[in-house]
Order: sequence, then structure tokens, then C-alpha cells
Amino acid sequence: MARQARHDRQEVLGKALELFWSKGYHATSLKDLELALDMRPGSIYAAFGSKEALYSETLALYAETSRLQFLETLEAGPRRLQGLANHVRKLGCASDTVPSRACMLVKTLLETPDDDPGLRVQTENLMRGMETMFAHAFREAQERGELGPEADPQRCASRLQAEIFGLRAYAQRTDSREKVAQLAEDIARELEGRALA
Amino acid sequence: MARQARHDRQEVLGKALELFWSKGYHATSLKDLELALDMRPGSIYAAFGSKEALYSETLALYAETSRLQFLETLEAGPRRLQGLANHVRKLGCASDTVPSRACMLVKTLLETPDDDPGLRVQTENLMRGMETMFAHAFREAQERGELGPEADPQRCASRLQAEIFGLRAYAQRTDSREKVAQLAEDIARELEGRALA
DNA sequence: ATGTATCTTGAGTGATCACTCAAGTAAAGC
DNA sequence: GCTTTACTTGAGTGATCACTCAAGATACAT
Repeated sequence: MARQARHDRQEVLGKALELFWSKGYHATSLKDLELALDMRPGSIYAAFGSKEALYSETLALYAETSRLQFLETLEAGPRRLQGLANHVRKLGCASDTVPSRACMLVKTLLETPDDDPGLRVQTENLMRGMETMFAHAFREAQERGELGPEADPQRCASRLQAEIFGLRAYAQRTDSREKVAQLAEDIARELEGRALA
Repeated sequence: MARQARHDRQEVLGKALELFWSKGYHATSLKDLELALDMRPGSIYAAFGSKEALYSETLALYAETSRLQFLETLEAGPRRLQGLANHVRKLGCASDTVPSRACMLVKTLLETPDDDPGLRVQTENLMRGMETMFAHAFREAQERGELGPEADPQRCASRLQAEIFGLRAYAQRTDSREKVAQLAEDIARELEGRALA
């Protein structure tokens, strides 16, 4: 055996996530990372391989964290539609402690070229995964009789994902917490409004 | 008098817009611009001052073009709500000739730091301007009796802008023209559904 | 204590970044 | 045709980019 790493990998990934999420991929330099992670280039490259590979890992961490938060909110109550609506509400009142009000997946999507085989494809896959989870929740809502049989769960999921993309981009636009919360409430209400009486 | 410029300024701005819109600010290098504009660095700097200033001008051009397209669609028919819905539909079936399916303002918003006094502030102002136009249209709809008096035009405008942000980010996500068109249709229908019978 | 395996260091790599400027070139006025 | 004035050129600027690697440091096993 030999000496173990000075840094905890997960902790380092968390710090990198904070930085990348806040500044974006291109705008984050290795100097920034050295400072944020308190690691020298050699260590960073030994641990993660490249800037892109590190970003990729933080992106996966971000998506997994988001997934868990969503499921927690979704399954808090008995009603699926209610859970989805509450998820939107929570996104609407994200605290200031968060690195960016915008979604990291959307930020990545919009700053990678259309034909990027690395980060872009990964981002699209993670987004597809999220959408599939939404669709699953809508399908459950339908099976439980919360949602009419004429509704298309996949289509509902697309719509929800687009609304969340929009909500969070809008949140980046404005300083007014109130307007963002209002917007989230409007979206949530519309979701709940689809419930059968 | 002396010789006039070899390039038409508006034409050059158009080419720069195409490039910046497609690749984003950070990912576009001066080499890219030299190639796209068929101009050498000296000419570019003599004409526009800096990369950021050039981007700023293309952003203004983008916003103005978007504004005109919106007004054209809005005022095509007598009904305001219908005009807004049709605007969403048109955004949903953007052709492949367009540099990017995403909104350039959103792309800029998401790749500039929160405290950027240049491009970020400009972007926020242009977005505010768009939102104000939406609010104006909703107010007109209300005055004409298309929309109930209980509706808040400003709030409707926020919502619409967020939905457009989302629609266009989603359009960047997926290859399926059909899903994007469906999504746009759903948003448009919901808008029309607010009309008084 | 000593050896060893592994991690950390940081000066240094070539490439590329946005940008400059002295020299060259071309159109308009005479 | 010549001068003037403005635009264009492109090699070159220092800075910064992502990244490397030989040397040094440190925790483990013996």
C-alpha cells in the first residue's frame, strides 16, 4: 500500500460542480479550478484526466442530485400530479446559496456545438432521462385516475420539461424572487388544473 | 473624400450574427470571425472596436429582427391572443436554415456572469423589452374583451416569455421537429384557451 | 528506520487567445 | 496623374489556454 489521496473525491467534485455550474464550461479556466479545488494541475489531471472529463463527472453528479430531489418531492404525498406541481414550486424558490438559478444541463446544452460527441450527447441523454421520469410520473397519475385517459404522458412530460427549462432561464433573467415564485405558481396551478375533479 | 469600405456593415453584422448565434460568445474565436466575415483582424477592430462590441451589435440586431417578426405575426389578424399563439407556433417550426434553434438572448444570458456590466445587462434589457411588448399585447387583448379583466397582463407576459425560453431550449435538445411542433401547439392552445367565449 | 507505492507539486510546454500597428492599397477630388 | 484620405492587411504582441512531467513529499508495510 501507499499514501492515500489528500482530497476526498466526492468533496472535490462538489466544489468543481459549484464552479462549473456557476461560470459554465468555457468561462471556467484551470486557474479557477486550481483555486476552487485547492489542487495543482498535476493532481487535477491525475485524478480526472482532463477538464472535459471533470466537467462530465460534475454533470453526472448534478443530474443525479436533481433526480433524487425530484423523486423526494414527487413521492412526498399520495398524489402524483400534486408532487409534480410541488417540484415546480420548489424550483421557483431556489435559495441564493445555489451556484446558479439556471439549470446546469440547459447551460451545457446551449454552450456546446450541435455535433459535440462528448458533453452535448451526455447532456441530451441526461435530459432524456429526466423527461422519462416525468413521463413515468404522469403515467402513474393516469393509472391512479388523477389524469384523464385522453392525456398523453409523454407529451405532458415534454411540456413539463420545457416549462422547467423556461422557468429556470427566466429565474436567471430577473432579480425578483417574487416574479419567479409567481411564475412557478402559475405553472404548478396549471398542472394541478389538469387533475380530474 | 476617400475610399469607401469594401464591406457593407449590415451584411457583415448579419454574418457575425449567424456565427455568434450558432457557436456562442466564448466558443467563437477571432479566427472564426475572420473566416466568416472575410475580414482581417485589423479591419474587424477598425469597424467594431472589440469582439465584445461586435457581439453586442449582433445581439441588438437579433433582438430587433425578433421584435419585427413578432409584431408582424401579432398584427396579422384582429385577435391579439390569436396573434400571440401564432407567434409561438411559428417559433415551434423554425427551419434548419436558422443558425440555432435556441434563443440567442437566452444563450447569452446563460454564458455571461451575473455581474457582467456589458453583455449581461444588455441581454437583460432586451429581454425586458420583449416582455414589455408581450404585456402590451395582453393588455390590448384585455381592452378588446378577449381576455378576462381578472387577468394580469404583466404576469401573462412573464409566463409567455418563460414558455418561449423553454420551448426554444427544448428545441435545441431534440432532433424531432414533430415533438417541438407539438409542444408549441400545446402552448399556443393554452394561450387561446384563456380567451373569453 | 527504511523502502515503496502513490499522490502532489509547479515550472514549463506549445497552442491559441484577443488584439495592435506600421505598411500597403484603393477610391474620391483635383 | 497626383494627392489625399480612409480602409485593409497580416505578421507580431503579451497573455492566457489546457495540459505535462520530472522531482519531491507523504503515508503505508515491513
